[in-house]
Amino acid sequence: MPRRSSKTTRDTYHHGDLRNALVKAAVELVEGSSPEELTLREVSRRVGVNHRAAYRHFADKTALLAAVAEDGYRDLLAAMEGALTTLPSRAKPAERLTALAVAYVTFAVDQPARYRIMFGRRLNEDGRFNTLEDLVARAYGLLAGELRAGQVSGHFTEHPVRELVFGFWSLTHGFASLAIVRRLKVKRALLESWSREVFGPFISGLSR
Amino acid sequence: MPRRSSKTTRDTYHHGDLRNALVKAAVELVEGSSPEELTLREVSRRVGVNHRAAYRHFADKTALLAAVAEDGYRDLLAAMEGALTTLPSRAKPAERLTALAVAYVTFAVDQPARYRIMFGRRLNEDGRFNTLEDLVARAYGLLAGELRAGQVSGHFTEHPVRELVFGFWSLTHGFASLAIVRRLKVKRALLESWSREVFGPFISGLSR
DNA sequence: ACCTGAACACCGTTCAAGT
DNA sequence: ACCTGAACACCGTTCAAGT
Repeated sequence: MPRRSSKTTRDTYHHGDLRNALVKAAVELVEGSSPEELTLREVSRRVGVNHRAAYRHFADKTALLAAVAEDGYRDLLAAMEGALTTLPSRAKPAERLTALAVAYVTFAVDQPARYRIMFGRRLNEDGRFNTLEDLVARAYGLLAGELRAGQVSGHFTEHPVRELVFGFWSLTHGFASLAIVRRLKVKRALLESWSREVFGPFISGLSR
Repeated sequence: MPRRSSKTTRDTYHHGDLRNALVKAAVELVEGSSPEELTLREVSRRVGVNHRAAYRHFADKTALLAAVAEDGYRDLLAAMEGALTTLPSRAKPAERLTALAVAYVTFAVDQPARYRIMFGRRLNEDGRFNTLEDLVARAYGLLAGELRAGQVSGHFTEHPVRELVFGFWSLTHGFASLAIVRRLKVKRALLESWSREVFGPFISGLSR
């Protein structure tokens, strides 16, 4: 017999989809504040469950962080792919790369706490959470493909693609994380135009 | 009358230089592990003092972190200045910039925990710790001076210096922090040669 | 002036028990 | 199978007291 709980949407003794509910609550909690505020106990409280119940789905706090990060990588990847699809088909390689860079930093600046969880700490030190690595590999592949295409069409320099990806990623990640900690003081409304300006000279270093 | 303590170098009831001792212990603690392991209580324990004594010198934990960060900014600045002085006087602007970039990422990779404290979180949110900002401003000035000099001598493009500094800093900070969390898997022995390769095409984007 | 000790409200994590 | 409650060893921070 289902019974009503006053605090949550839970109708039964068993939650049903506790894992997803916890991740969702964690993301909401963290975006309302900061990664430091994310605790297993607070997340459980929000879902309306004893904090011990979370251990059914996450071996420890790091596992919850990894789940939040995974969720973030998925969204970041979608944002990057989305940025490419809205471009006119005759967009040059440098324009496509710039669009990717802008999508990247926009994602990061709009969800700074999530971004910090994704990149602030080594989460997969002991090799659990391999879906995390798969998603990163997909993002890497996306960038590598763009750079390779630019080389094939004769627009980009013949440097090893791996190094170009590293440089491009360093540039966007650096900009994003410096903006998040406000070492780079970028007004949100100017983020797109300004990041274009900043990336411009560096990306043009890839052209020949 | 001074009395001997078995656990520390302390000879008197009053420590003498507790503040510095705490910062030093914090730096050692953190480099032996990670920023997460840094607690006010553990640092106090290492210095041989009640954890409450630390509050005489630091209003809260963030103040201790800020002191560690400040110490780090000083060393980073020294490393960057040092890198320039060892260059031959006829080194071109791009070479000088590359030397700065290499010194920067070397510092970060060699003391990852300290670097994470310096750049992982907003420490000066409420405007205490303004020496922190002064040190950052000095590093900024160093970079801006180099870039401006390169423009004056006709080596670098005429982009606004501010944007060039942002791009350069994004590149080095991005590389450093991705290397620290092992998203970029750089072997320490190859750090210098590899970072040169990665930065090369991007820095050449500044030349004309 | 500087340091200590007890207390409070939090953590993450473990163990034994409930439904 | 899944969830709870009490307990443990930690935190940061506050208050009242010691030297």
